Amino acid sequence: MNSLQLYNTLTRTKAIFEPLNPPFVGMYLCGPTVYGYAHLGHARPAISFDVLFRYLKHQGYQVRYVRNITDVGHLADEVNDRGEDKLIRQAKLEQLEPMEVAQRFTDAYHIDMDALEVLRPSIEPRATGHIPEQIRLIQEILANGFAYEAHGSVYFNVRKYNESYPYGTLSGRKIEDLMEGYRTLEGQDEKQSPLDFALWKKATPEHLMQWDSPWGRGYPGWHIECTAMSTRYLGTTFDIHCGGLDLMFPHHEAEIAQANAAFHPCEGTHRNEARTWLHCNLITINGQKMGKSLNNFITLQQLFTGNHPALERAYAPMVVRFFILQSHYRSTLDFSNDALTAAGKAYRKLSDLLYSLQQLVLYANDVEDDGNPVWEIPRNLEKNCLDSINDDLNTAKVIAHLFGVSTWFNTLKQDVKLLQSLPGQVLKKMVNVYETWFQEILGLQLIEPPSKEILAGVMELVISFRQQAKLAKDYASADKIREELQLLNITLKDSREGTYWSYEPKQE
RNA sequence: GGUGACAUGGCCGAGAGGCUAGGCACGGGUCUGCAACACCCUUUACGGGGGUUCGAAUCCCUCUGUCACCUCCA
Repeated sequence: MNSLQLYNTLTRTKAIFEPLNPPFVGMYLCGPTVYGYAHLGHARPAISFDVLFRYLKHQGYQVRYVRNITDVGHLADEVNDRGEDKLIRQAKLEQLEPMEVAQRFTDAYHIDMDALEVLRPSIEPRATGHIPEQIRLIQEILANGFAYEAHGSVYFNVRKYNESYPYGTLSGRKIEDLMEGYRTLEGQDEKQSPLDFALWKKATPEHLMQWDSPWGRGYPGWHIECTAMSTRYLGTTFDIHCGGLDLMFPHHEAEIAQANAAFHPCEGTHRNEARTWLHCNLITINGQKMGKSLNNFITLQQLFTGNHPALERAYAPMVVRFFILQSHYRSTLDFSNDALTAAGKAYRKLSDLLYSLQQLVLYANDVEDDGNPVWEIPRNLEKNCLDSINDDLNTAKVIAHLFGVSTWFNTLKQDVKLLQSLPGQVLKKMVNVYETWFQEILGLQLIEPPSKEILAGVMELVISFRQQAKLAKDYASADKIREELQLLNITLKDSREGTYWSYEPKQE
């Protein structure tokens, strides 16, 4: 497979990816609503589409990757809760400004994503920073006749829209089917139809976040922000829109409707906002979706620290990343301690493999391609990885290919003669291919070198061995330890209370 | 009720008409002062029942089970 194929939710088929304006690629991912800490579920789209971002860049595209921050909360519970905003609810609970809540969880999100080696997007727009854009978009939709105003709120007219464009193409829904589901609901007096959704909501005086608009003071609806921000930075039709499966309906469906109604009102053919729509599946826990509303989620911080009753131990961020990449993004992925532990061991194996390769290549000879069939190994690895990622981002298969060379290499490592007989450039090629796929594209990093805590533990151990030598009157060994450490700029200081150590780099 | 998925060996998970995916775990062995690592061997699966085919885990029908969406959710 020579070129990237992606499964487009719109067409339900895989198709070769062709950018609208090569070498430029625009991609958008619906980012987090920042009213709580990110959980394992948030990691999935961030990581899956991070790999896409990395791969597109690797292929030489100039990618503008927009991932928004939703800091005007969506409505918490429209029917029962008088439409209280999630962020506002959280702010009231904690006696904070809504923006304080948003800031705190945005920062936390960044910390978690950085730990997972998720690259920062090209643009990370905030919904509250794009209120004028959202208002303008609503005005367009109103002017084109696809929305109506009611008591200071504005609603999208789904039935009207459906006369010009098929509504529900992304999620495979028909308006009649949807109506059946709504029959039981009541209230919603302002809406002409229960299918309609708010573009702008009138704010009550107590509402903490509100803005002036042509329709009075209020706040934007639940779907308009993404249409406003994606089209602002990527154009009215762009390449790739991604998100979690649970956003497909109604969020993405609404986005498409809004974009068509605002930008392509007379065309009859709908542009769908983005040409390719990608959806990653959900992470389940005991076969059930992990979600805030179900209250069965595990935050990333809990995962990293092991501080959760469902966790048998802590899992490093790279283990979490590896765990997610070991399945295909469109499959459900079931969380369990066993699965995470297995992923951790597998990740360590690959990490060790790359580390040894990097060490060994330092001693490689300069023999170039000499027709030795061993050259096929790195070449095949590269080709296989490429074929797999091109097949709708099959990272699971890429990982399998990386494992494919482990036996060959580990055997080689233990056989000096065989190693010396090898053209050295093969190893260099191997390192190059491995680094490209493991680090650059999958975004997996090597297991971290020893930290400060480890050094402290090791020093304690060394000092205790020296103490034993002194007690045994083996002063030669004791002095040797002190002298050798001094060569590493570590000074041992004996005192009545015990031995201390300090590190002082020598001034050259 | 409507819509859409999915069921793969002890576990996790790719694959999608013929060719061992892979990882983890288990058992046996080599190496090793012990351990770890590594290597070798072993274990061969596609929910049930029909059908299409020379051949099906892969296509079709059917049954069973699980899940998701239809309301905020990554």
